[in-house]
Amino acid sequence: MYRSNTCGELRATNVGQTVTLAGWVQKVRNLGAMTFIDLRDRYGITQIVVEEHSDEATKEAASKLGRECVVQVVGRVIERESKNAKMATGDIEVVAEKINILNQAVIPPFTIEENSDGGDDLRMKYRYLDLRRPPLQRNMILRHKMAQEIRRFLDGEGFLEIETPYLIKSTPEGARDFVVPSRMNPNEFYALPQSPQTLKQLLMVSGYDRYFQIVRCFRDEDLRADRQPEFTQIDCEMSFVEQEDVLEIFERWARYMFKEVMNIEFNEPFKRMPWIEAMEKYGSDKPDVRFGMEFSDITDLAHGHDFVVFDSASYVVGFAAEGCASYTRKQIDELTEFVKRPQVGAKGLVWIRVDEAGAIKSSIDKFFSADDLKAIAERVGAKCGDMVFILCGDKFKTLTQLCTLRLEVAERLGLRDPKKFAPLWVVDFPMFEWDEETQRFYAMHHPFTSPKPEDAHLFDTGELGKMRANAYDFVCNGTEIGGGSIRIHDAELQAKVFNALGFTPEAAEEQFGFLMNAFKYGAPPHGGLAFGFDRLCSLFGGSESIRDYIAFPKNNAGRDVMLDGPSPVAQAQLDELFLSLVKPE
RNA sequence: GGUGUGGUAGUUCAGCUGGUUAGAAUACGUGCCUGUCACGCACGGGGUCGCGGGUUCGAGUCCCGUCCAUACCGCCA
Repeated sequence: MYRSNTCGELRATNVGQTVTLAGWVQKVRNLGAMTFIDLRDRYGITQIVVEEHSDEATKEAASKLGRECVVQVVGRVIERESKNAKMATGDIEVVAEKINILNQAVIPPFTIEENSDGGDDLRMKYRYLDLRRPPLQRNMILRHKMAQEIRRFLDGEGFLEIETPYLIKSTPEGARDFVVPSRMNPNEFYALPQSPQTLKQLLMVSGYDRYFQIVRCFRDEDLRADRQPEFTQIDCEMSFVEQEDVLEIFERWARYMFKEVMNIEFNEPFKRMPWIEAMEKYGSDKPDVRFGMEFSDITDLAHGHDFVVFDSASYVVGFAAEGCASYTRKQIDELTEFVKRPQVGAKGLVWIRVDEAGAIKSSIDKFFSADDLKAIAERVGAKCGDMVFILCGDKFKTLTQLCTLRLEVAERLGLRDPKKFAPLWVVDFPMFEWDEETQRFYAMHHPFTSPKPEDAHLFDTGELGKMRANAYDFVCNGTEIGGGSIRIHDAELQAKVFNALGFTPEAAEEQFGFLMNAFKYGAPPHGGLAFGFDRLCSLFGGSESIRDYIAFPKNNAGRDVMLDGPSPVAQAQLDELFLSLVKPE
């Protein structure tokens, strides 16, 4: 038996017991005649004490201990002379009677403590050491608990967890696929799934009317703090449902998760917001509604004042930054520079200050009378003490730019509180999105998404840009956590969508024939959604980066710096796969 | 593919307008210390200043290139 107890569980009630502990040496404090050892495992830290009258073998062993060596300690639990209220085990310590060094350790490259002194790169390279640290362990535990609760809830609702394959077929729509060469089928490739979308729809055809899977998905695109090339989805699909059924059950699920994991309850139903409203009020399809500062269209008030910047813009929009009237010239200049950065792309920033007394001052005083400015301030809902910020230009570009500014202002005002949660359903997404570069429509969600029946006539008029879909996103605190749609189960409608997307019937058959064919054998009406599990973890855990919730994540360049992958393979492996390499440019 | 930021001791960082032998903290090593828990005290070892080139009497510092990391834009049906 290596241990009788963990390093986190001994309390005053255990005083007098002889115990065996095993763990890693976090720190040794040698005071001369006596030595204190902090022994750590994933349950906590227990202080071991070696006293002057301890036997020589024990003292000898204690003198050899370095950080992170693995030891087993036999000893008696005693009450501490000086207690440590900061430690869970701070009332007791273990007087060592025997110290057995199970494994020595070289000096770690960074300290394995609550707050490490190591940088990101180094901690990634030694991820197995970083994972010893309590913050990472808490994250892994949170992820585990969430996975258990997801299964508990969905199981309770009659969902079946069914695994789908990882080696599937590549489809060019959407994100880039990771491809895997097939040895037994020379010159052919599997693709790793970007999501099990088509497979779960086939399961609906098979009659498994409530399916879910906590499943790894793969996309060969550039990374971000909240994007990894492999990531985990909570993938769900249901048959004989309408949008309302899906939203109802998964709103209940979300409430369950918030309650069980975070002990947070929401009294009101989650807000529902049509996509166009989200865009016009917040400039984003994933608005952060923890705070207000909603946008107002002031195009009509802005035009006709000989201010050429406004007059030449098709859209003028602003919002009232709460309590920002006291902003100095310097602060305004900073925000102006902020929106002018290439990542944001605005040409400039117009402001109207409404001071505490209600007096108005603006960067466009030359062109607008006090009454004109007051009308704008009123339109955007500015109160005394607020600052109105205005951008103009192409409608959706400008809204997106103003969204970035709104979030920046909120950040500065401390309104993006990670302890506060504002869940939201964004509904009525557009069906299609026009792409200037390729001069064609793309499916905003995916090509199996059904249009709203009342918009279906737009296929005939050709106004595809106006068509809305039975698609919905679950958004919380400005992050898209999940999304889904009611799918098409009718071959004729599906053909219309493929046609709208520029697929010839032959191309549609080639890529999605297996699905279309299956649908001929009795496809039930169905729909579903998928949540980003990593993002949900980081939302609950209060971190910006999903990497903190993935045991072995990839770095910014998609590399595993711990394993040093990807890497070249042996010529023999290439030969077996009938592959030859060309030098990259 | 693009923009910003960063790269100096094992680690986290400082190093000004270019100017002696490149510093601090921490970690590490040795010694002392009976109540520490960020233990303390003393001493010590530790550097290809990412890499390559240039300007200069002289470069950690300025310039060019490059590599790496990171945040974002493009991209992510």
